[in-house]
Amino acid sequence: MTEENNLLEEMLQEDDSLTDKQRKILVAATEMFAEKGFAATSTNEIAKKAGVAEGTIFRHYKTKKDLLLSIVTPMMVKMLGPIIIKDLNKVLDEDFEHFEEFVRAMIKNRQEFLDKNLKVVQIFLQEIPFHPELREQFIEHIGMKVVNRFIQIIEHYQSKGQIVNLPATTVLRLTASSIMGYFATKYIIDPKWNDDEEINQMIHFLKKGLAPEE
Amino acid sequence: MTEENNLLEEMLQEDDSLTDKQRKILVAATEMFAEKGFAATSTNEIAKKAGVAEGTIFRHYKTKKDLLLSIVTPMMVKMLGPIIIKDLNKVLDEDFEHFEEFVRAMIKNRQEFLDKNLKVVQIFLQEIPFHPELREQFIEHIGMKVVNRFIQIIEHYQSKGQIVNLPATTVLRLTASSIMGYFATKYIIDPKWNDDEEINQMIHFLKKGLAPEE
Amino acid sequence: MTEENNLLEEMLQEDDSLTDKQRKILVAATEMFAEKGFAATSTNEIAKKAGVAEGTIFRHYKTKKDLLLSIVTPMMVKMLGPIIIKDLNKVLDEDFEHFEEFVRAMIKNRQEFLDKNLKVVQIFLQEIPFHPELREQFIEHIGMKVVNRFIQIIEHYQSKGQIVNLPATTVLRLTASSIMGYFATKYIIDPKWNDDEEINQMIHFLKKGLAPEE
Amino acid sequence: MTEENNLLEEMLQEDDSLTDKQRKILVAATEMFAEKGFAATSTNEIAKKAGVAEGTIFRHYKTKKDLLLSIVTPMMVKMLGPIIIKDLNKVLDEDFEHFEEFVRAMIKNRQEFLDKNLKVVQIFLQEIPFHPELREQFIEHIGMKVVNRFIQIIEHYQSKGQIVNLPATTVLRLTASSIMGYFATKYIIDPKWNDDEEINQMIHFLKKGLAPEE
DNA sequence: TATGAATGAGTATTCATTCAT
DNA sequence: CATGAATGAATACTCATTCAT
Repeated sequence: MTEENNLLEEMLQEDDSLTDKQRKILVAATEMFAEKGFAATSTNEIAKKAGVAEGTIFRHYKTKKDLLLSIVTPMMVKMLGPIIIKDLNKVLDEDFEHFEEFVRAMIKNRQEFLDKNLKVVQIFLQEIPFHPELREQFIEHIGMKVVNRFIQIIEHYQSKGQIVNLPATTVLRLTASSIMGYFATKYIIDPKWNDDEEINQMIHFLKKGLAPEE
Repeated sequence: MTEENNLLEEMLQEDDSLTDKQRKILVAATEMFAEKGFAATSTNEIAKKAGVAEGTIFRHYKTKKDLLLSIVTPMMVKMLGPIIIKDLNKVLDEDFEHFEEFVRAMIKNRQEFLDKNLKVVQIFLQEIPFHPELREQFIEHIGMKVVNRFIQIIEHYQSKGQIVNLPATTVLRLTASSIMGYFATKYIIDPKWNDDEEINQMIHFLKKGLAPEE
Repeated sequence: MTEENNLLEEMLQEDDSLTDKQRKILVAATEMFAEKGFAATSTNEIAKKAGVAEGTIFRHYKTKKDLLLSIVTPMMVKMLGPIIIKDLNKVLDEDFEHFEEFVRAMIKNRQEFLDKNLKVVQIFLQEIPFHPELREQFIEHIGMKVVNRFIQIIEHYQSKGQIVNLPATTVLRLTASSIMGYFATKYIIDPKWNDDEEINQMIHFLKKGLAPEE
Repeated sequence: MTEENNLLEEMLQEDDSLTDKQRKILVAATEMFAEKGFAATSTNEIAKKAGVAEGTIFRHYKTKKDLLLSIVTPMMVKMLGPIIIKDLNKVLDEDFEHFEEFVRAMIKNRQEFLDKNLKVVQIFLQEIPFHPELREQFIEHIGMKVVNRFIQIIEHYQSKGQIVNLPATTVLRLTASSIMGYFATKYIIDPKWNDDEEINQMIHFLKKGLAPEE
């Protein structure tokens, strides 16, 4: 577990304003929320697992929901950087001459992200149906911005004649579905399974499916 | 709401062993579980919404979880019929000469299923991470059987030279990802939105992406 | 179990006003009350064990406590007969010339009674601390009458110079303690254990302990 | 009530780890369990009587049964000391030259114990039929050890030729029955009644009844 | 900062009892 | 006579949160 949540760990170590107990609380809560869900996890359990008094949790997080947000929000903020700034610039700087290469890079990048943050992503996906704040936060921090960047990128490759001239949102959806479908299968069946051949076939499939019409 | 859960309604009306109160309980519980999640819904709320004494719930369903399963299990059982028996036979009877037509039929069929059972499907997806029984039930009732039928169908079209000769599971994954990606976008953005053009593009994309290699 | 509660069985068969279901209820209730206690036994359990609808219990017994009394009261009534009428007369008719013989007969008689009615006696002893009615019933039906008869008997043997001239209540207490202590040990350790030698020693002990002072 | 449960009071005051509220809970529970029985006493009632929130009970005692054991177990542990260590040594140190004196001391000692712990003893006797744990605890803490000590003592007096050469267990049973029969009568009729004459007669009866055969 | 005792509202579940069929 | 669905009060127990230390 420790090796997985590197981003959480990172956040915990970087942030000097956090007490030791606070760190323990966040780690314990992440583990439990991922496993049993937010509603089914009691603050008592978290306190026990963190080796901390129950009151200590509420000294740092006004409510249980606060604790949830303290875990999930930083993840969303940190998701932005890599995607938007680094990757987009790379593309525009012609690091990726072909759409194909860009897709491959995206897969690798998201793969790494998932490997490091599986639990927090899991919590996010499990809880989003029940917490409007999460949805709003997601839309605010990620939603539009990211979609817009991707659209720019797709239009970039379309203008180079590398991919079909469908609406960029459609292309985005088709591409994202394939990638996320791959991740879903992978993490449901076996998170450690890593089939390069499968990725190659997916990219080939996307390339063919999205090839410009003659 | 009433118009949506036709399968549930059907089940409620067909089953003579159900009391009137029991029907009301199932309807109320479905609504609440979908909205707030299983763990965050109290039996008290359900009883109130159903216009029933709290004790009445427990006369019919030994535990709250029992109630959940009574809602979700029939859905899974009833999902089998349409998919496996009808559709498979149609394919083999050459009702669908081309893979393309089969995919289109599948989309329509699942679309109708979703339209009718949105809430129960929603409950199922939301709760599956927290209830191993649900997963097991799903695997037992649907999992392997359905996958195997689809593989047969895919191999059928492969042998006719209509689609590329990748492993059938890979083809299945790519196709399913696209379709589910479409549904996901649709139901997140607006369940009533129905873009035939979008579907056409998806099918075209699949056709191109899965075309046999020359 | 059936062989034990002969008195209950007898009552069940003799009483024509009882329905079959009623008989089943009484048997089931006796079993459960003896095992788990009155307060910890639910009418639901009794109904299930009796193979009867829960409502049926309340058709015959207005309340759960009514059911308890229906089991315990007849036992008390039937306890009277043997002790008072038969045994007392036997003594006065000089059937038992010596106190010793009378004690031996009493032990045998109570032994048989216990063997036949263990469960109902058990219920009675377990519940008497919590139900004033039981106590009152006991005092009314048994208490004074029985004590008085025994006192007469004791005075009879005292007047014959067979036993010491202590107050009759004291003699009664000492004798009864020994007998009940024997039964208690026996039923706690092993109800089937039957040690004639032990009984002989007890009677010898009583004889010596209660011998007239020289 | 306060004056009676001295052993409980003692325990409550000695144990610094107990909260004030905890003490109140134990006192209230003891009172109610003795009066109405364990199963018929609700935690709600206990909380009210103790002037405490219901939740407070469960912070200290995981279950209602836990609370019962917390009351009864210390009594059993504390019963050991007086009986085994003190009394046995006294006998062997010839403090009691005659069996008669030993019996008299035992009666006095148990009398005091009962006077101080009537309620807890009452709870114990009332609940033992329904809680196997109580029985096991009793056997483990008291049962064999105490019986064995008594047997040693009895054999000690037998070897001095003071009492009859019956099996020690038989002598023990006869003696204990008489003493317990006395206590039972006393506490049923009037716990404050204290008849020295009655005790004298009982001891005399035991002496005669257990005198060595000539 | 951290504790952990205390709380009262809330939880799922059980109960004895009623009543229409 | 018998049923079993229905009830609402009660049950043991849990919860997130507060607060004095």
